[in-house]
Amino acid sequence: MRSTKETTREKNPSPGALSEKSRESVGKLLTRPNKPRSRGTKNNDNNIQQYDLSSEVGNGSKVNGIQDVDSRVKSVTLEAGGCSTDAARDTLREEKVDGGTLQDPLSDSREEMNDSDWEDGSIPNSDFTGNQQVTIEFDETPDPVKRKPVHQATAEDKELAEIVHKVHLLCLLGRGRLIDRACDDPLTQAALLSLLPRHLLNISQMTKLTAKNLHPLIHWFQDNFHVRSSTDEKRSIHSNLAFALETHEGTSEEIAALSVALFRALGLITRFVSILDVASLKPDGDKSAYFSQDAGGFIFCTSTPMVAKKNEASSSPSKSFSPNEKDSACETSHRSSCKRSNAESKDSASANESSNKQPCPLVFELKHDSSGACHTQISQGPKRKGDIEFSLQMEMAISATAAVIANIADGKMGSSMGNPNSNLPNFISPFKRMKKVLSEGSSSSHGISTAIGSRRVGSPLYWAEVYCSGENLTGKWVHVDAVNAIIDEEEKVEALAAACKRSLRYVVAFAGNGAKDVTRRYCMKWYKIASKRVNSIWWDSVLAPLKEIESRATNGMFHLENDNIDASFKHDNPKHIAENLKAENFPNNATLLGSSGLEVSKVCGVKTDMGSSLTAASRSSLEDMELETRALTEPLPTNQQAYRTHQLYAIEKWLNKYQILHPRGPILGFCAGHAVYPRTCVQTLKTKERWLREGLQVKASELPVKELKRSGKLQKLKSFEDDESVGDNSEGTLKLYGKWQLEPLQLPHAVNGIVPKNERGQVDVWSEKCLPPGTAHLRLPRVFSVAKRLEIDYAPAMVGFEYKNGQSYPVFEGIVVCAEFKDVILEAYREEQERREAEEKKRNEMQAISRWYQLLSSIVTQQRLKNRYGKGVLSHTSSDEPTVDNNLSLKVSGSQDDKQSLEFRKGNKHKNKPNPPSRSPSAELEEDHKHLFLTEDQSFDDETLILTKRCHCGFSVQVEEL
DNA sequence: TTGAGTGATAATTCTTTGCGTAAA
DNA sequence: GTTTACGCTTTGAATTATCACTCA
Repeated sequence: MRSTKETTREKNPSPGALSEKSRESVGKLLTRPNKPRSRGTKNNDNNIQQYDLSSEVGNGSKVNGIQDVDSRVKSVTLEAGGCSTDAARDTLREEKVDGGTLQDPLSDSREEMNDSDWEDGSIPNSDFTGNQQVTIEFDETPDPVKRKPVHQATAEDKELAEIVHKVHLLCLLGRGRLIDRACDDPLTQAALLSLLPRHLLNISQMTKLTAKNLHPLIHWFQDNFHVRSSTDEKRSIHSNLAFALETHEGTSEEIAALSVALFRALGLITRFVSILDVASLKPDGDKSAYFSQDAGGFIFCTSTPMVAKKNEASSSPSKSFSPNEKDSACETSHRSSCKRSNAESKDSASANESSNKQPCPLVFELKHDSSGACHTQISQGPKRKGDIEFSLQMEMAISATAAVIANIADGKMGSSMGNPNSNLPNFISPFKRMKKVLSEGSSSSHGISTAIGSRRVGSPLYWAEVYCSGENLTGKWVHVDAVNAIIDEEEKVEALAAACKRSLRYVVAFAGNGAKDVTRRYCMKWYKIASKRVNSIWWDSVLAPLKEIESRATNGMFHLENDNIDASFKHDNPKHIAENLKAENFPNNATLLGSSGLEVSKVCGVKTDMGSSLTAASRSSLEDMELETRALTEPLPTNQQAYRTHQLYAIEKWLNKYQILHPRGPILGFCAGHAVYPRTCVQTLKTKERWLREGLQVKASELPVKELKRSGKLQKLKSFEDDESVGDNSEGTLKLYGKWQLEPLQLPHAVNGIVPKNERGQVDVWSEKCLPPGTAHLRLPRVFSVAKRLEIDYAPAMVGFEYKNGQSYPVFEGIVVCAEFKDVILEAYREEQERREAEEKKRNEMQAISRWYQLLSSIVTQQRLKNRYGKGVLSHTSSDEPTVDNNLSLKVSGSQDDKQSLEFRKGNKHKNKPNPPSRSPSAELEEDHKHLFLTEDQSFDDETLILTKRCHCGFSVQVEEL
């Protein structure tokens, strides 16, 4: 609480007022607003809050500490609410008297206390006693418009959000692939074909398919299949598709999938396309969309779904986790009312049924009655501002769309004659309908955009892409939204999604179990979504294998002539199955498609390979080119802010201080009077020193293109240095140069084995380019000692800086020497290293021997003690010892020094004689036994020069002969 | 409704060239 | 006595990014 002034004032000081706990609690309470960092705190709270801690409260500490705190919390709340101090005190008194009334607030407060982290607080006045009044005065006057407390996301929040985003993306990718695979189901395809009227089967015979040819098919499909909210039953995708096929109703996802299956059954090269409506990349990024109503404390009861429940309320792919989610506007409303009341939830079932036939909120006009039923549902229960607003807007939208329908019926909307759909008098795409509705009037348009948009429903989420070889010269992927009966209107998808407040961040096309990002095709304003997408390197790496599969699959999906059809394939093809199902003759000369391109290739074998791969490469690369072209020819944004981080364009206004336009042109256009330049004209400037690090130096004749004023701190430092030295204070500016003013770094050569050094006697090795010619950088520890020993000139290599204690210290790594000495030094270093290692090894061995000796000595001592003092015990336990007693073999090896030291410890002064057996374990076992090392029992190893002496008791000693 | 402008805050960038002490 | 390795102690100003809010 930076902008607040805390004062504590004594009031009625009486002994034994507040307990220690109370004091702490008040301190905590005072410090608590600091806990969540909030912006605009100064406007957040009331101007003056008084904490009146009455004697009753003080006495209350006898009950328990928590009650005290709770009471004070309540007191604060009351004060904040404008109640008088006395009133608050009265309330507190009542609470104290009536234990029952205290219970509820208590439990709430207690929960709150448990959930929050309390900080230790301190009360400035050390004489703080119970009957005191704590007054917090805020400097600022109360703001009539309260600023919302804003919690700025921390780095941790952002990281978490990114992880969630990525995981969600992967899940949705998986979901898309599942749906795509389900679309290849021969049985589903066959069933769809069996339903198709004969005249529509001709489409499969067209060699040059165009988007126009698809209209009758889409029309038939839309007439026969409707979107509805799914049941709560959780079934597999295949079962859901089968059910949708049977009932001719399904979720938008299922209907879109069926359309894809139908197209594939007809032999059309088709992809299943989905908007991956993932959780936001930024923390609370979806808040604006989901927390549209400022519900305050009722935020968890709001009818607007929250992020975590996102998939419940929208028809987004996120519902993929539970495919049976409901996705119509009415359903959403119903669901929201369900949240408010369980009873309502049961009642609304019927309303849900009635609203089941809502294909899309954009075609509400067709289902006016059911919408009304839905609205009735909404109107029930405790209404809040958002619900009422939604209801009103829905009503307006419905009435407006009904008017449009009436107009259509009356033939007033004859404009459809001029559009590509003119051959379909009854066909009006929902987008057009919406456009018409929007043009009807401000009220109705507002109703549509806000009511539907705020609920994020009606957005196109799934559609198909059909490859039309007759489009353009090279063929084209045509957008076909069978759910909303929209064909070849890819440029409108973004607007349609935006109208439903759904951002078009990822659009992915699935085919043959692969996937390809086709967002560029549908997104006209890339700059708006670029920052909302995950790191492109990660995304590309995820998609790379899928893209390859998809490419192979769609390239494999080509028309097969009759004579190519293998008999075995014929058995599997959906048409064949359809023949059985339909009992009608299917045109034999129609083209076919297998369950996937890959499978077709497999089945059809060699015949298809050559031609398809050629087509494939070109088709895939052509599409890549198309998407790339779109990326490079994005229209100029109309708002200035977009140019700050735009990948293609820039305006001078938004360049940072280290950037400049060079060359200044060409001017691509203007935005609010500012010239727009290509981003490629933006050059980064650096100081001479910085360029030096990259192995570049400024040309002799070049002047700085920009001069920046040095920062205050640096300037102060600089001026201090200048005063001490030369007194030249000309370095008040930072001189910046562009890349075009540079040339490769030319450092002085190493001459006569002397390394050219800087003024500090070292070489700054930012990179290999910074090394003076004729020198080499040896990044080895302690290599300088070698160079020093060999008396070779060298310079410490400074490779960077590290920060410690607020200061920067240079980091050195190895040395820089003349190249001709490199090998000599390395050789010497290697020898030095070997010597060092040998010493290390020797030291380790010595240590090991010493420890072994200590161990054996301790065992021997233990054994001797046992023999002497615990014979009874020994007789019982001696069987445990034989491995130690009889098999011990002390090997003495190593250098003479080692041996000497060992022997010294053993107390043996005779180097060439074996150890006296008195300390050996077996000797200790048999007190009277003396080891006898007979010559015939000795063995000598010529290689190791070790003589092994053995006693008949089993004891042996190895001795190195000198 | 959209976008420019502004203010507040968090995050990031930039700065830049030991010293004392203990162990070897 | 000399050399070498290691830890000290958590900078701070400037800039940029982001967000919320107001206003046109």
